[in-house]
Amino acid sequence: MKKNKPKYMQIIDAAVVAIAENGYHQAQVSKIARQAGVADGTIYLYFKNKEDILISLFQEKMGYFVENIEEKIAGKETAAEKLLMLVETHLTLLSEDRHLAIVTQLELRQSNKDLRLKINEVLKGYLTMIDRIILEGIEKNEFISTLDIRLARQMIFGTIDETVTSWVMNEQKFDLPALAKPIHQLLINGCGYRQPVM
Amino acid sequence: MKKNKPKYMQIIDAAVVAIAENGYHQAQVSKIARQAGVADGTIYLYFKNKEDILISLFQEKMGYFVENIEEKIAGKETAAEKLLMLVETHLTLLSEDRHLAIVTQLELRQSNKDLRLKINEVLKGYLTMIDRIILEGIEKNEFISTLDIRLARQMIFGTIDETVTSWVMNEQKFDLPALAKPIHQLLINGCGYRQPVM
Amino acid sequence: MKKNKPKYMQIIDAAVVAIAENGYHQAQVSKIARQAGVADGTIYLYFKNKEDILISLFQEKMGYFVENIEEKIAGKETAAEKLLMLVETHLTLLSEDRHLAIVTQLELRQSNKDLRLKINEVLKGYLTMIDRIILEGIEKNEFISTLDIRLARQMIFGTIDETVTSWVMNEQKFDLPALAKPIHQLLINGCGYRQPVM
Amino acid sequence: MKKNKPKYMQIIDAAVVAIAENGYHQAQVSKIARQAGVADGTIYLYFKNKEDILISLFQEKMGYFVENIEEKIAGKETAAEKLLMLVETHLTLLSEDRHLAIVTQLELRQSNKDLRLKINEVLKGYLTMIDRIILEGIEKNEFISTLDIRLARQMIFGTIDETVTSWVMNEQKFDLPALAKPIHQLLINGCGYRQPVM
DNA sequence: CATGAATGAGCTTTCATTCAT
DNA sequence: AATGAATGAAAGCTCATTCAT
Repeated sequence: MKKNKPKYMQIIDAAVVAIAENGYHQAQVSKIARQAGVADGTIYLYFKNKEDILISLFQEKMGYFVENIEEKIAGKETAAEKLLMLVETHLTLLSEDRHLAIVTQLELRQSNKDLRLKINEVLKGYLTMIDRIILEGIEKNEFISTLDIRLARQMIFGTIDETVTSWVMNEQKFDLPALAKPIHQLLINGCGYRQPVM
Repeated sequence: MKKNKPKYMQIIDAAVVAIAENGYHQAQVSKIARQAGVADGTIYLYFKNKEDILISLFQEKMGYFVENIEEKIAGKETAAEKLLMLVETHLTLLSEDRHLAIVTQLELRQSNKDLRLKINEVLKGYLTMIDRIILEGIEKNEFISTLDIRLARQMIFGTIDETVTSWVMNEQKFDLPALAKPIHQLLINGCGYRQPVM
Repeated sequence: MKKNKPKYMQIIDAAVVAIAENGYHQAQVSKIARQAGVADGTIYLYFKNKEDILISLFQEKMGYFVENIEEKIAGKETAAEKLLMLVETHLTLLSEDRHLAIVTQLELRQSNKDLRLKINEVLKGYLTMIDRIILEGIEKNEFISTLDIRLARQMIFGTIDETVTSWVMNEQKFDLPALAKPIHQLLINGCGYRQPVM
Repeated sequence: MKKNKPKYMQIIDAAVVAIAENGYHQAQVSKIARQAGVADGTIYLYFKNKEDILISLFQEKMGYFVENIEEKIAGKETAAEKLLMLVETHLTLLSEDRHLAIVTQLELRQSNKDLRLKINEVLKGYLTMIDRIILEGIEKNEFISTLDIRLARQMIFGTIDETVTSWVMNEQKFDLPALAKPIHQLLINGCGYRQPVM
C-alpha cells in the first residue's frame, strides 16, 4: 500500500482513536473514516481490508517502539542498564499515548486468532530484542549462567505487559513510568543479577 | 440460575468444548446447545444470555482452580514452597485440560472489555491467594522486605500466564509442568529469596 | 432444504413476483422477504443464499412445466401431435403466468454465468423431452431421416423462446397461445414433415 | 459523443475484451480504461456513462454486421440464396471474433431490462433485413404464401441465435460456419420452400 | 421444563462517477 | 484533453434471543 502518502498514517491514527474510544467491535470502518476525515471508500485505497488496518497499525506502532528502544539502549554498557532502559521506555511510551495503550492492551486482543497470529509475528521483533539483552547479560556474567532465555523473556515481557494492562484497566490512575525501577529490580533479581566483575 | 441442576454444568462443559474447537467468535449459542445436547432455547432457562455462560464458565473453573491450590498449599511451611505448589498446580491443571487451556489463554481474551472486566473480578480470588503467599514470604523473611506486593504479584501471574499462553500457541508441544521448577526459581529470585533463618 | 414446508413455496412465489415487478438486480432479499410476509432471516432457513432461491425457483417451475407437458403428450399418437401439444402447453403456461414469463424470459438471464450454467442444467430435462419427440418423428417416418437432432432441437426451442421473449417485451399485447399452430407448422416443415404412412 | 476520434473505438474494443475476459459484472469501468490504456476519467469524455459504452459497442458492431451482410446478399438472385448468405455471414463473423461472440451471446444478456430494450432497438435493423428476405421469398413464390413474416423471422433469428449461443457455451469446440447449410435447409423447409418457377 | 422456528438489526466492501489539477 | 484520487450509497447474510406450543 501507499505508506508514504499522508493519508496512510492519518487513517492509522484515526483507527487508534476510534478503537480506543468505541471498543474493537464498535469501531466500524465508517467510524474510522469519519475520525480520519475521509470517505469510507478512501480507506480501501490505502488498506486491503479492515484487518489490514489493524495489522498495519500494530506494525507501525511496534516499529516505532523497537526503533526508539534500540536507540536508547545503544549507549548503555551493561545488560542491566539496557533492561532498565527498555522497561522505562516501554512504560513511558505507552503512558504518553493512552489511546494506543488501550488499543494494544485491551482492544486488539479481541481480534480473531488469525489476526492475533499476525500480530505475534510483528511482536517477534520486540521479543528478539529482549533475548539479545538476556544473552548479553549471561555472557557478561551479570545474569546467572543457567538462565533459560525463553523463560526469562516470558518473565520480562509477561511482567511488563501485565503491569501495563493493569494500569489501563485501572483507568491509568497511577504513575506508570515510576514503576520502571522496581519492576527492573524484580526482573534482574529473577535473572540472578550480580554486579559485573570489574 | 439453577446451578445445581445437571444441565447447568452440562452447558458450561459444552461451551468449553465448543469454544476450544470452533474459536470464540464461531461458538454460536446454537453450537453450544448442540454440543450440550439441548435445544437453543433451553440455554436461556439456565443462563441470562451468552455472556452469562462465559462468566459462569470462568467462575466455575476458576473456583475449582483456587480450591484445588488452596488445599495443596495448606500443608506447606514456607512461602517459597507454597509458591512452587501454586506454579506446579496451575501448570498441571491446564496441561491436563487442553480445551480449558485454549479457552482461557486464547479464546476468552477475544471477549469485549465489559466481559473481561467481569472475568477480572473473578480472577481476583486467585490474585489474592498469590498476595497472601507474597506477604507471608515477606513476614517470614524469605522475601526482601521492600518487595512491592502488587508488582511481585504481576510478575508471578504475568510470567505463569505468558508461559501457558506460549505453550498453547505452540500447540502444547512441550512439557508444561516440567517448567514449574525453573519458573519458580526465577520468581523467588525476583522476590529476593533468601533461605529462611532457622 | 425443507421443501415440503409451506414457506418454501411461499418464498419462491414471492421471489417470482418481486423479480418480475422490480427487476433482477432490484429484487433484494429484503424485498422478497417482505413480499413473502416473512423476516429476512427466515429466507435463510429455507435457502442457502440468494442464488439458491433462484435456482430452486427455476427447478420448481421447470419441473411443473415438464410434468405438465409429459402428461399432455402421453396420449398423443404422432410426433407432430406431440410437438403441437408441447408448443401449445409451453405458450399457454407462460401466457397464464405473466410474472413467471417476465422472470424466465428477461430477468433470470441477467444472472451471472455460474447461475446460468446451473439453470441450463435444469433446462436439460426439457430439452431431452424435445429430443425424444424428434427421434420418434424420425423413427415413425414423420420427419426427414437425415434430420440433425441437435439442430432441430435448437430450432424448436429457439423459435418458441424467441417468440415468448418477443411477447413479453411487447408487454403481452398479442394472443400468445394462438401462435401455437402456425409455429408448429413452421417447425414440422423445418423437420421435413410428411404424413405418416397408414 | 466524439465518434470519429480514435479513442472512441479504442475504448469500445477494450470493452469487448474486458467483458469477454472478465464477464459482464466483473468488467468495471476501471478495467475497461486500463485495457484501453486511458485513465478512468477519460472514458467520460467519450461516453455519457457505462451503459452508453455498451449501447455504442452494440451499435458499432451490429452496424458492421448489417453492412457486411447487405453487401454480400446484394448480388444474390433468390431469397433462399440470400438467406443462406445471411446465415453463413452471421456464423462466420462471430466465429472469427470469439470475444465479440462471448459478449453478444452471453455477457450482454446479463444487462438490465432497460439496456436490453435499447439493444433490441439496435437489433431492429438486422431483423428488418431478415423480414425483407422473407417478403421477397413470398413474393417470388419461393416460400409459402401464408407464411407469417413475424413468426418466420423469429424462427430464423431464434435458430441462428440459439446455435451460436450453444457454440459459445461449448467453448467453440465445433465448426460453426459448417452449420450454415444444414441450418439453412431447416429454415427454408420451415418457410415452405419450393423451387422457384423458371 | 423443553423446544426450535422465526425474528431483524447491523456492517464491510465495491465501484460508477466527479472534479481539481 | 487527460488524469486518477476521492467519493458514498447500497445489500447480502449472521446469530443472539424470543415465545407459542
